[in-house]
Amino acid sequence: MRDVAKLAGVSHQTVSRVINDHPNVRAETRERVLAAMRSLNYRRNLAARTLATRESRTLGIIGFETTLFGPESMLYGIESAARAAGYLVSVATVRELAHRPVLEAVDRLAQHDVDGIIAIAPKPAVTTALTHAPNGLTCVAVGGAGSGSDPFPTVRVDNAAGARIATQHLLDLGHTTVHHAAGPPDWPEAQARVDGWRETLYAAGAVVPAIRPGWWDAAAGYEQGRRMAADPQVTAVFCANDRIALGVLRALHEAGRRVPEEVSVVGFDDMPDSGYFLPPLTTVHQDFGELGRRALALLLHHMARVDGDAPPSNVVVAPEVVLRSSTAPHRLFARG
Amino acid sequence: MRDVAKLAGVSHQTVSRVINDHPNVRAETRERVLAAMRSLNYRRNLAARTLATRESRTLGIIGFETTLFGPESMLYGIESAARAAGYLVSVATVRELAHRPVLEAVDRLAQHDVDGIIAIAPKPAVTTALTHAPNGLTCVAVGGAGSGSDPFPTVRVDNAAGARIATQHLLDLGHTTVHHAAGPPDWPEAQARVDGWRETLYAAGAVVPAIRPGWWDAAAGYEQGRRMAADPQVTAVFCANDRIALGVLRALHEAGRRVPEEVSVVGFDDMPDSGYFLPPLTTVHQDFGELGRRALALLLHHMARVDGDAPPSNVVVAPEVVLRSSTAPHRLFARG
DNA sequence: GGACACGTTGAGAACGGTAACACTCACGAA
DNA sequence: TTCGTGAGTGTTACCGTTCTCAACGTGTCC
Repeated sequence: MRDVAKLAGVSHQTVSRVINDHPNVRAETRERVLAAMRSLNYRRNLAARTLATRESRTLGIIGFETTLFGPESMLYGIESAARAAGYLVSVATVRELAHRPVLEAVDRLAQHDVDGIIAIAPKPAVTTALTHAPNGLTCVAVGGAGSGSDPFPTVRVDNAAGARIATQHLLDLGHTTVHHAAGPPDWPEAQARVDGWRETLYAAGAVVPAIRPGWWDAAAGYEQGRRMAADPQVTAVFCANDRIALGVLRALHEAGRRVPEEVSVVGFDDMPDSGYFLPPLTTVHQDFGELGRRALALLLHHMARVDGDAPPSNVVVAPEVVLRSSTAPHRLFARG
Repeated sequence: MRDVAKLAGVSHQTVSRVINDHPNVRAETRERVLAAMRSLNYRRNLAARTLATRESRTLGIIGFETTLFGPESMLYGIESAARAAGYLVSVATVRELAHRPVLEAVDRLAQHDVDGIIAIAPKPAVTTALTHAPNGLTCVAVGGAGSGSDPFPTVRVDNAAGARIATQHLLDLGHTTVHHAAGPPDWPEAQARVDGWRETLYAAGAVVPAIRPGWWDAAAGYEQGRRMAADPQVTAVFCANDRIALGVLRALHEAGRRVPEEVSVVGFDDMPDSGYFLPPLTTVHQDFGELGRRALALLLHHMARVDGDAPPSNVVVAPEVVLRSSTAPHRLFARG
């Protein structure tokens, strides 16, 4: 910077003003400085800037160290939006969604002077840990069920609504009731899907079958699918996500129960290849990229208003059902 | 830091020495400083340190803004290894694997003073762009085919070997030849798989069927699968990845060609749920987590030896075939 | 014509560390 | 005794920005 100042025949302060678009610089001077910057290929040193301003133009993301589809796709949404806003994104992953690892992740990010944090927070342990973030560090949580009483801004998909439309879709096809291949019971998102499913059955006066929770993967879905395949009463299954649905489809196939002729199956997520399952999966679409962008927008918004204690806003994104070939009218219904 | 020094009754320099584990500090003094640090809850300011040392303890990753399975899983491997080594990881994604976007990504990371870069570089454009990285910025490329003449260290899976074992596996089952559902032609990894497949057929004296390249997803696989399903000569298909295999499986199923009884199918990647396809997919396993860890180790290694111009090492990881239910002996072979 | 506001610029002090060097002191060898 | 040596510590400069404040025109108003 000193060299630029010398070449342009001004003080380093004036150079700084040009860099930061200060209004009070004569057009001609600005031009001279810009020319000098170009000719010296000058690049402002961010570390020095951070030291002086306590602002690093870096954002932190706390992620979960597992290849779940959602979290991964969000990263891109967040990163490209952050780039557009002039921020770099740093990632800290936790091996386990517990209090202590999350605190450590926050700490790691804070040490590197991030200006704000987006935490992928599918479980409450993450949110509570975030409460202990250093003062002045803005946090946004994305995911989870959203109790409405969260201490900070939140972005999430309306899981219950997604479950409702999925279940209702199956009821509308004439199925007397809908079984549910549930996700892990200690994940609020899984619980919200259970709730939406159950509500819809209640409202329709349908029997509510028992659920046996599992994990988010195809192996768990396969287990559940085997049980369901053995029960001839089962004609419609709503799965907590697409991977579970994949396992359910395999189990049904192995048991000789045809989808969708005998059993209808609906998933959740709409992963890129769900349209190529056997049969192509009807599912509830979540726009994770959009979720990431919204989370970033919310974070920047809250970072900006340092003055007022604006109430933590909560953004809820509505999912929608994608119709493919894994659902069909109930056989009795069709006949009758 | 000044406060700590005052409280401990030493100079700030001594505090600095304690932080950096300098040997020449009396044990008692060190203890006093540590106590002061604890009582003041002191945290060293990384921006200041970066400014003084030009070392940020941050690593950059250049990724591809698309939900391809491999790149995503690597991120976790890299991040957790980086954490163990005391580094934070920053991510810069590119929308397109072209020269310019990659240069911009490098630039963004350089501006934030990263100490080194791992680039997920499946296409040569990335590697060549990396050549223009600022001097002194160590880069490691992971992925691609590895020409052996790369200007910097490289980590990759031996794609040709993977293709060979997959193809050989099918030949060993008695198939007279093996068809290939290829990936994008301008991706060296896809090309290496083509090469491995072709070599193996040559060596066995088998006919080499024509290939029609596509993209990496199930939709492309479905297209290719439809063509193959229509050709009764096709009894064995080696797919460039699991997602393509998923599309091929669907196409074969729709055409009424049973897998594996009539047609055998092999994938590549071994995604988490490939074992739950219909039928469970025999595939070539790539350990992406390991790949990420290796890339990081290589990067740190090259960052350390600033002195000598060590030749760029190239790490090649061997893939292995995972046998499941999508392959079976050729029907004629079995009969005869 | 002098007081005053305002646009423009510069000098110097932060910001919080590390690097280089000087200094003190105890110890052992010449 | 005298000097060199090395461990332990303090002093000062420096990393590259931004911030604060003062200074300098220049035009405007009374």
